[in-house]
Amino acid sequence: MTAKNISLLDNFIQNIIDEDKKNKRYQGRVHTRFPPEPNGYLHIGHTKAILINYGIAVANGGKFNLRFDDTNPIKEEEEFVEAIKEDVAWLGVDWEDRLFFASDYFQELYDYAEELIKKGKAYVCDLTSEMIKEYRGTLTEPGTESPYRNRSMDENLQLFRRMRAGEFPNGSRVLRAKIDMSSPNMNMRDPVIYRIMKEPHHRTGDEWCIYPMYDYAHPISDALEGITHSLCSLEFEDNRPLYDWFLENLNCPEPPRQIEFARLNISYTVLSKRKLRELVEGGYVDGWDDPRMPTICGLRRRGITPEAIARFCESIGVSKSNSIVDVAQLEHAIREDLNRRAKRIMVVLRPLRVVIENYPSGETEELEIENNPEDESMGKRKVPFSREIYIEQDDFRESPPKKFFRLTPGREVRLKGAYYITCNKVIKNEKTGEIEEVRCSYDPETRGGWSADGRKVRGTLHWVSANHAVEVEARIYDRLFSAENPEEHDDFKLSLNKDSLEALTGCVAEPEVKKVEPEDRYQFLRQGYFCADKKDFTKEKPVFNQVVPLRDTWARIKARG
RNA sequence: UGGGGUGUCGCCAAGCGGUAAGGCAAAGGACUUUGGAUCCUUUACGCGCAGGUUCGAAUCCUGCCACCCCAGCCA
Repeated sequence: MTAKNISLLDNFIQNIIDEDKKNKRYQGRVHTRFPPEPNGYLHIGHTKAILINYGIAVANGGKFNLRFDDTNPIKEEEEFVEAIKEDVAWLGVDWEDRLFFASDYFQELYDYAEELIKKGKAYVCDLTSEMIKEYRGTLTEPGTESPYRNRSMDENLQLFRRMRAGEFPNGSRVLRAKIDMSSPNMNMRDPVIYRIMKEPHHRTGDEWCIYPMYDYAHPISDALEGITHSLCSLEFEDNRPLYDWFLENLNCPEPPRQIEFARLNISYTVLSKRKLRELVEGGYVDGWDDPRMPTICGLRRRGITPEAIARFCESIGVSKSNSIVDVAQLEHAIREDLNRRAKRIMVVLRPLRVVIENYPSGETEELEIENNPEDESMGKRKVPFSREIYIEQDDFRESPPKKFFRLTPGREVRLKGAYYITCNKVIKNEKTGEIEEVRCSYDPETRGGWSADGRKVRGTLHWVSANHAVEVEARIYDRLFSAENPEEHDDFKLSLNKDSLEALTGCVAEPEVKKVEPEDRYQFLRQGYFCADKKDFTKEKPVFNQVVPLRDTWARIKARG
């Protein structure tokens, strides 16, 4: 599963495309685009849009463009275009040589505006923004026409050229489409299409002092690139009549068709640029790529693969109903992916010392353990075993609850790939009563974790030889918010989960960990999937991020009591 | 009170007049050198509500109801 073979053949958009192909509309061509505004980082919501656009193009033998919607110089920065390109490429999406910018079309856009003026379809309006707002009317009352609405074509043209020449101050005049001030659709009440902004643009510098609005630039950019199906989110449904209006009035051969679908929401997180920015700027997280962030760079740093993201997007479908997808569905896609591809390694997160009393001290033997039981081709590795080992604190209970299958006094359990051991004694701190060490004996006949007499053991534990242990840090993440839908609260930050990060230092890993490189992913046996941190991991101080824990049936039994 | 949308299992989501797919979650069981994975099994007599058309309706008609979006010189 990669972005390239994502299966998006069964949704309402594909149905529309099938119909268009049957009718030979657009000569059977399919050409989509993803039009981000370079004013922030991409998140998993954008990923859905990217993959739908790209997936639809690929599935139909069509083309896909990446186009930056950079029509507002005061909000946009070059830094973001580079970051967005990197994120989109990382997803496995290939725009080939079709990287565009709305700003590439500033001249054409300007020329089309003159065309509109000449056709009497646009006029220069001198109303202030406050007045324009007043004249627009309300949802239930029609607007009133601007006193400048009926200027002559010549006057409009002169004025517009002077706007372009920089003769007027910011905000003093705008170019408006002449449509219908009494339309029930607010977008059709003579929308502004050009505004004066004496601001340098990240690509065109100070070449322009007037900039087109989205509603005007978008349909034309689509048409200029030969886009056939312009996919966008639901809130643009009311803009579609305007999208069509520009293209109808502008001599466009076969106008692209705008189709809207519901954007992605996921439980226990927020997916809006503004709110994510607030988290970063307020120091609630460690940056845009904090592993708890739903940003693409955050997901990447967390250790989620592009394939898992693609699988997830495929699984949620495409529709027009507003919905919140359960984060468990994302986690499922991640586990499904990593189970297949991640090597297993043993790491004890919260170590408890175990001394195997009948094992010769000073001796070490190497045991062979498979790297991934799901995939024999991933081979085996050697793991050292000796008299003193560490096991997980949770894997020992002095007085075990019901259905506890792990180590407990007098019980025999298996050490993964090693031996059966039986607990003989518990050593506690005299003052605190805390368990400090457990004394066991092993059965030399069970080497490899198997016994010839066929005797059964219920529990299998992961372990690390004390003398060979490598210290590592493991960062355990929980959901960023404790509310299922943080957005429905007055201040979404109030539902931030204070325990979303727990940094575990003093974890111990088997020596295999020395081979790990940043961004490598492993299953820490019996615990979860972990990814070597892209930024903080070093050979000297290995740092891992928990991608997602393994499903934990025992935890559920325990929780149920 | 205007306009545009959406309402099918706890969460997504097919369905396009012929008698409710699938995934996630949940529950039970099998198997297991990860209480992981895998494999079985269970979960909508009903499709927002109320009428109507039809031999037959989630699908067509009428009327309600709920929720989302729109009054930036943002996108």
